[in-house]
Amino acid sequence: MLDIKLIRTNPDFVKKTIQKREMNLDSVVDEILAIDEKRRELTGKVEGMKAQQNAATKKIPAMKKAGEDTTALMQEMKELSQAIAKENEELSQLEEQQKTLMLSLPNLPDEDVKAGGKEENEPLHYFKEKPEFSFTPKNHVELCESLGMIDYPRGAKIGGNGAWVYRGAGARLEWALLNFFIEEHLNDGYELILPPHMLNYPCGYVAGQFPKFEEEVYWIQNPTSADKKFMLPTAETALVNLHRDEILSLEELPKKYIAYTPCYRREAGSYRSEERGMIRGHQFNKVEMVQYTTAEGSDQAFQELVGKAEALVQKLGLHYRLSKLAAGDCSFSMARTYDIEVWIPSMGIYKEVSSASNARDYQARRGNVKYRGADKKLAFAHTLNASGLATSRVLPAIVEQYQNADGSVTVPEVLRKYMGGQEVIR
RNA sequence: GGAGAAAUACCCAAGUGGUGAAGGGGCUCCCCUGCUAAGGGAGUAGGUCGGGUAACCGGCGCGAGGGUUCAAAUCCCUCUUUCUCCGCCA
Repeated sequence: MLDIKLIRTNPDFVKKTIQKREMNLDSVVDEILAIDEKRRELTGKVEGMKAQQNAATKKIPAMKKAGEDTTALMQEMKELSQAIAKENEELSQLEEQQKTLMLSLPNLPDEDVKAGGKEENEPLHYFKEKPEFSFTPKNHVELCESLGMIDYPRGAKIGGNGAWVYRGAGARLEWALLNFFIEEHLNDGYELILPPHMLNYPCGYVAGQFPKFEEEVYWIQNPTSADKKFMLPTAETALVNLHRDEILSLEELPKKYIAYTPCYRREAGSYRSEERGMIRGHQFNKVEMVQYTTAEGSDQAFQELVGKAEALVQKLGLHYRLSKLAAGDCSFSMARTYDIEVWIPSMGIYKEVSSASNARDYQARRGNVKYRGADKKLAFAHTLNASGLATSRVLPAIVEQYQNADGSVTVPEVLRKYMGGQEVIR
């Protein structure tokens, strides 16, 4: 959610900044301003009537005590009460309209974030070189099947399209990755959170996924109950709601959390044939990092998160690139996003394994997360998140980049201690 | 799943329709005393929205949302959460 005061005082800035996302929401901004003006005018009117009502409410008992007749005043107040109810209805309609429109505005990209879509994404640097093979390399689907690491047919049988089964060395490698990530984060002083996977509606609302992307998550509802939950599409959704409606003290910031959860996504209509295997599925494992910071602290926190995600890929020895996303490719709630994209040899492209973003106060406004600053004034916290990491693309990258001529796969050294010392999967 | 109870401030807690939501603890400040203490006094309902350059004025606020009423913490309805008992259960 954006600050209505910013929209009021500088609507052109808001319009122009949103245009960097290749969206034109000028008419929405104008509509918000028009409604806001009407809303404020009506608010003044209604509050004046209520003040009058409150005065009479104090007067009536005093009059009764003095034995005076209150019939006329009560009649007058009845009419006032009805008038208030009428105006109030219009007022709440205006408020509702304004809120809906406000929610449809995405976060404002930072000043240094380039305008435009995906094609304007800018690689900042690369780590290592593309691996060269003296033999014809296999793709990760072939390798995972021949090494008994992933069972695709049985995954589809029991879980449907977009599901797979990790088994044997594949399951161990997956688990080793998650353990490696968690241990690295714990060493950096992050607190491990294991959140519920089924969340209530406000979580999606605060994270910025709802109302716009309600179709992209899985909803859970029992036939006998009105209670409705959704499966979290990322642990970020849980973590940025942890402190919803709270006032944090300055001393406890920054708060640094990690969470391991599977991520459940419908990914409706976005399936492409080249994305078979584990590149895009309905469920994948991820360790997520989230920080709550002060307004002044969020840039530094962002650098820290990017650095931490990069360090993981580096320790795994994978060739990757770091890209700064253009405004149009940043998610709805985010002011800036850097992606770590790992090289998948068989696809000949880089695939995202981590997305590090700074939401600034956009999510905190939605979730009402504040802190008391050094000046004793309340301010909205900043929230940041970064994957650290999503395994579903790391594992294919490892399998492909570490494959040997005989069809075996070397286990990256940092993972061996989580796999009973195993060096090669064959 | 069934039955019952509860939700008021940082904490405990009173308040069953009427003018400023008691009281205590804690915290902040002051006085007295004079040193691990004790006593006295004052302050302490957060926050948000609207108006105003500001001091300030006003609206909302007793878990959330509706309703009844001139007037709701208080009465009614729905929901959420917590607790107790019963049932089921990895």
